[in-house]
Amino acid sequence: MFRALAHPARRQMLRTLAREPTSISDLARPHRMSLAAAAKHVHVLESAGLVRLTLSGRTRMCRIDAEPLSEAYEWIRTYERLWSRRLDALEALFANDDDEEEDS
Amino acid sequence: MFRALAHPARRQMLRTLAREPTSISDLARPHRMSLAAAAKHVHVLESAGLVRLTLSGRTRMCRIDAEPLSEAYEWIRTYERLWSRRLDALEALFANDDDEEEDS
DNA sequence: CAGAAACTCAACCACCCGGTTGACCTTAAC
DNA sequence: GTTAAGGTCAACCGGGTGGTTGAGTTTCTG
Repeated sequence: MFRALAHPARRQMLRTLAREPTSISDLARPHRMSLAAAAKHVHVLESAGLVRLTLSGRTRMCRIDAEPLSEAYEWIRTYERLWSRRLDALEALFANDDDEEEDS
Repeated sequence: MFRALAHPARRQMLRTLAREPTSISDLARPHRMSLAAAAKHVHVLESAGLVRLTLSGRTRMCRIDAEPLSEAYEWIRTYERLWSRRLDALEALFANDDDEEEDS
């Protein structure tokens, strides 16, 4: 999950996809890389569950599925309290478990 | 930033540090890795600005500085609407704006 | 039908990442 | 004053990542 977000190109693709579904080649165009490279990025996003691919003719349509981000969102939100409301955070963090992840 | 969060060991260290400042060897202890390896993780967190190190005697005290997470937090938050809308019953009410699903 | 577009797939490559070990230094403890 | 603890540092290593190219397949377009 966090790994899928680590690469700037992937984040930019998600930004594009947040606006509208886009084909792989359209996602690739703004980046200075081969189509094959961009396709790899898309498939990384796909296997992170962030993007859903549907085949229509010769083009793969990508649409975002941001739901898996909620995990990361909640994780980070816990620590936001740490700096915005330092005291509240302490109780919250003791209750929090995030140790069952296999992602990297 | 996202990269620093990508490794589970690093996230667990942050969880520990959220409770209280901790030395590098205490951070290392729960993990099955050498001290040198754990120290590397700590320094990754440090150079991401998430951890501040202070030398006291022979031990390095690590304390969390969660503020840099706000960047990641804000980034993810922009996508919150995408998934929270899916989870809500509100989705039906907004069904007319930009996206319409062409049944895969 | 010919040719281009949109991909996939496999091979290859350079670099980074996460880990190790061993030598070393400084500080604490007895 | 030894010895142990806490770390650093450099060297090394295997596997993953991010990129390339080239060839092949399928589908669209003129």
